[in-house]
Amino acid sequence: MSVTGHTSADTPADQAAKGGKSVSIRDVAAAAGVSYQTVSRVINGNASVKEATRERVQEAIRALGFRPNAAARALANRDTRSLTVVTSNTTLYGYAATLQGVEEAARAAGFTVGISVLESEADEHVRATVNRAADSSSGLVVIAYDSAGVRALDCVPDGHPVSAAVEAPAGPLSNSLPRAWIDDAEAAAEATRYLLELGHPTVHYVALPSTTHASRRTAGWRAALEAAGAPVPEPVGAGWDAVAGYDAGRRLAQDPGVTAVLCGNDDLALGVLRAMYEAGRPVPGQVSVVGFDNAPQSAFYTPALTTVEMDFTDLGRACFALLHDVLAGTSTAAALPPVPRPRLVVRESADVHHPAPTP
Amino acid sequence: MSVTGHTSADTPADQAAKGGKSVSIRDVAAAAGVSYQTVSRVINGNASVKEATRERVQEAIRALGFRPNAAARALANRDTRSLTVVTSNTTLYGYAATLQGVEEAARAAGFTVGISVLESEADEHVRATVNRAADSSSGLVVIAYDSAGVRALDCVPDGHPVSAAVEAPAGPLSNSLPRAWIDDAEAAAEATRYLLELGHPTVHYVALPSTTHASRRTAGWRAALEAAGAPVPEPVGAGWDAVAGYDAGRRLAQDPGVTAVLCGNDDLALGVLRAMYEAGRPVPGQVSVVGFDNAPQSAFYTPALTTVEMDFTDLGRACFALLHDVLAGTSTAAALPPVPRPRLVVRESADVHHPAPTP
DNA sequence: TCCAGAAAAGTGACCGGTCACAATCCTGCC
DNA sequence: GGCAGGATTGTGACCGGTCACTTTTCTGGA
Repeated sequence: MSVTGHTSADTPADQAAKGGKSVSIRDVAAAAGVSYQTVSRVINGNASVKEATRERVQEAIRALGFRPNAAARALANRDTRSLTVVTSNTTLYGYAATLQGVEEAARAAGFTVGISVLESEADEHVRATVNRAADSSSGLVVIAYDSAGVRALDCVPDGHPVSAAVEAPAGPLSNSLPRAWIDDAEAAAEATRYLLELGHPTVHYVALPSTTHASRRTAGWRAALEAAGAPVPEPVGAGWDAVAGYDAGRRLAQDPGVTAVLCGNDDLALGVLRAMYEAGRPVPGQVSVVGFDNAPQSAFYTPALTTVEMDFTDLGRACFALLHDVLAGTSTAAALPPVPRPRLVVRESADVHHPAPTP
Repeated sequence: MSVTGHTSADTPADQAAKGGKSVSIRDVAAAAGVSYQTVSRVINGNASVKEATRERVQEAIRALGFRPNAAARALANRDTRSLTVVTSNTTLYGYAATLQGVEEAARAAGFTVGISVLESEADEHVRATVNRAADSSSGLVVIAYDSAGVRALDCVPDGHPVSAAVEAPAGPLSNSLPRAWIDDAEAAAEATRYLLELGHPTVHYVALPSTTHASRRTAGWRAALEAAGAPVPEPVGAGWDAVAGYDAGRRLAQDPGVTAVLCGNDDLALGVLRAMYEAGRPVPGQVSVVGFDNAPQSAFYTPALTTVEMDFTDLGRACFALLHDVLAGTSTAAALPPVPRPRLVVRESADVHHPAPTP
């Protein structure tokens, strides 16, 4: 890794640019021969200003390189038009996509977006992070797919504007903050039924660390199994990434009764795929695997992953809309945005059940 | 996707919390029976305040639930202690990891970090995005791996504090802004030599859309080939994701002379892997593939991907350090941070060359 | 030509902190 | 007891915008 910096020759210029007094509306006003209030009117484009005056002011603005000071504006307005997203690991697909959605919607609405990542779920750390985030923006969007996020939600100062992306509607949330989630129970059930219809006696589940003990996904899987009268195996607890999936997969691979596996996300599924491969249990020949999320890579795995498509980006947009409502004071439970249901996308990793060869 | 909001019963409380005047240091001062300046001293912990007084003030702060107003502070200080990261698609591993690094370092230094994503490289859009980012924070970190980013770098208002993560030191950057990059030329060369030593007559290259026409990666690959006296095939232009890799891979698969492929990143490599698989050209049996970046998933592909490990997080940290120096006015080219060189991690996707069976 | 009323432009105060400097309170020592 | 000098604390102005309200300038109709 390499680095270049300014040459020392640049420094004076920098100093000038930094230390040199920045131009304010008063400076512009003087240059244009009007009052500062008129300049304010021009840059906000709202009040009535004579065309000739407006042009004169705009000319001055251009000449002086004036840029309105956001802090001053925020102070006077008592509003920053900014939000910060509180999240853990943005390197995971679901998180990154949600963030992307929030950012997109926020930017469109003229909001500035900050990001604040939770590095652990240690109480003090979470509290400090949330407090700083709350102070530096007018609203919070918490991505609470994991327990660090849920804890963060609990730390939000009372009454502070916030919305959250959560795993499931019911949960350990002490308060009834506005929140959005993707109802994937039905999709999980659909995936499970799909596997069952392929002839598998039952479907094993590699679960994400749940924040709720009542994950919609898990519930859908269980319900489908029960409805079909199939045995309900204990879900295999795992983490978030391929490493965790691999570990779970190795355990599952040892049980010859395992022929179908539903995974909490695509990374987990990738790990399972690999573990099965190493254990000499071909997918989908001997074991079928279905993922969750439809990450961009999963169509290219070998076998291509059958998975459930989730629109995290849209979820992010919804979270912004929710926060925006709170900020505007128009927050109501009544206004439900469109509900894009997740759907199963069938590829190669799941196939009809082939009874294990009896040796 | 589902959404809940506040019940209407909550609304009054909200209004109160929002409309109700927020407590200022003057309020705290009155409650504690001291002057506002003393309160300021207490919350900044710097000046000399008698212990008894400090406690009285802190008690008042707690009682009133005082939280310092960031905007006011920024206005008075002429400094926000905030930066915003300008980047495109944060869903890609390299970008997300870099962002994570910047955020981590920034948070540690008490900086607030914003994010602003470039949705296209349309000039007007880029300019608007950069300007807004520049106005809302005291410094910019531009991730300029792609042309949208490079363009953004060119739009940064003159003299505005900025640092950048770039693809290569030399480039179309018109100005000499402080920037950091991972010197992967040697790593690319190492990977190429590795493939050559495996007996492959040459190594094909699936390139990232380069911002510079002089990507270090490409240069390293070419140099290694030339040094070995191997033919230098035309790099296959591609995009950033697995889809692009897949397209490139299909073209490559048709040429029986292709036995070794180096890819600009792991997603590209995944696409190539898949294309080769579909074309009936087993990897690594018939074709060897090496990726770049060592994304967390690549160890779990089948075959596990041999790739070059890049420490993007550290690069992000370096970018922050650079910006921090600029902000502090201590920016010099002299201060080079430690240089963690990328290294080749050998897994399964590359193997000794097996001459094509002569049919 | 004059005046009402709308349009345009200006004034003062304030948002919630910080700085520079002044004022007051101690303490030890002559 | 009085005083120098450091430790504490208070005062006024200001950062760069915005709001509410006042003043000045236009406009058209009587």
